[in-house]
Amino acid sequence: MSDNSTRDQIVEAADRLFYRHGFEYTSFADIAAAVNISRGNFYYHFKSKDEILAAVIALRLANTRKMLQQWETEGSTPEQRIGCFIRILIAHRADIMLYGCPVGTLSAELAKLDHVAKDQANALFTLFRSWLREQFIRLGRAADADALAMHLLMRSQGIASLAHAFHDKTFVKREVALMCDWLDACRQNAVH
Amino acid sequence: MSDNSTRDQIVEAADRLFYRHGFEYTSFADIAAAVNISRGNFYYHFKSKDEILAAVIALRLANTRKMLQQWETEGSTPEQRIGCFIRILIAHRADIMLYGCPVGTLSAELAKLDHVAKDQANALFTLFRSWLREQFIRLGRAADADALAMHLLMRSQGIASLAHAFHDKTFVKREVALMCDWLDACRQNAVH
DNA sequence: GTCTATATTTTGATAGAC
DNA sequence: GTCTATCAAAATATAGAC
Repeated sequence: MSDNSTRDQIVEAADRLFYRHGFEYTSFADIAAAVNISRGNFYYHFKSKDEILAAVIALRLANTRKMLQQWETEGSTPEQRIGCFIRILIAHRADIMLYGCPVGTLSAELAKLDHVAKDQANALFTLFRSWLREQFIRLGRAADADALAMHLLMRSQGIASLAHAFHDKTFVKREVALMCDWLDACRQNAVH
Repeated sequence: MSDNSTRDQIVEAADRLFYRHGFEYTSFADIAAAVNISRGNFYYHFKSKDEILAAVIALRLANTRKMLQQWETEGSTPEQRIGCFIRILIAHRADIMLYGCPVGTLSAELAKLDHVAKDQANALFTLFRSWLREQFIRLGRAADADALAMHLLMRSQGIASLAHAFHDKTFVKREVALMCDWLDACRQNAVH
């Protein structure tokens, strides 16, 4: 998925630029300049801007699936695995304060553009949602697992949104601690 | 602030279009078409796109201040006034599911564009934050009033973000109910 | 105040040489 | 596979008539 072919370099540069500056604002010239190729060469690899967006989303989906699989092996209990999800807010806090959540900001932008790829972008949300739901089922909260998954997603989106607006590291740490408390209360209410 | 002058019609149309389709994607032609004036006439009222963005943000700030003042008279207790804030998610849920939160989506977009008006857009967030903080102080939670205000803002942003992505009315209602429960617990822990 | 016409730049996209 | 040259359309913005 990420050798050094020109095509992959384009996708990775577009991924970074779409995250940092948004899809609409990023031009072919910007991407071409980042990869150090001509705009003409660009069209050998991708026929349109929509095509490269599709490739970027596919890359993000693949990377997310890989990350979720890694969390499955990292954590031996559901709460440990959910803890991995919560901690990405800490691990990526520098980027989140600068550019927001890559999932949420792309989803919001494509929805406003009414872009054909908006459902693909939302599939990223669904990936996390399904994975979290599965963890809550294993935690003994089968009855409301999806609601709990959505609650956790909601909090991570809210934290990313305000961290982006206010650039407040302390706020992120405090809210992450509250999420951990909430998860702990979830576990204690579980049906075993 | 909103008579029927052409200038005000432009600002109101731009406000609506920036919310629905984003600032970057909305062109002068779009705004001019919405108001039924020529693009040339447009420049009599505003010298640049940045100037109309500033006017739109100023309008939103003024409208928000008015709304907050109205909540002050509507609710006789701090929890009732905070309840007004929570209920905007219900009152505006149709628009939120289609276009997201007008504060959060504009703030995120301008931050990505690194636009000169991004601080002005964030002032909208600060307006809510300061008002909510004041309510929590009056509720007897002076020690952590700002943290509670940020927590409430965080949840409303998260709810709007996922409501926008999943278009789920039930989710919004459920999370609003949870916010009300949380507020109730806040009140019971208050120092009177 | 509003219009038409136009300038300028940038965008996404193509053609064809190497 | 990569380049240069170029196109057509759309964007912001200006000039000047009415």
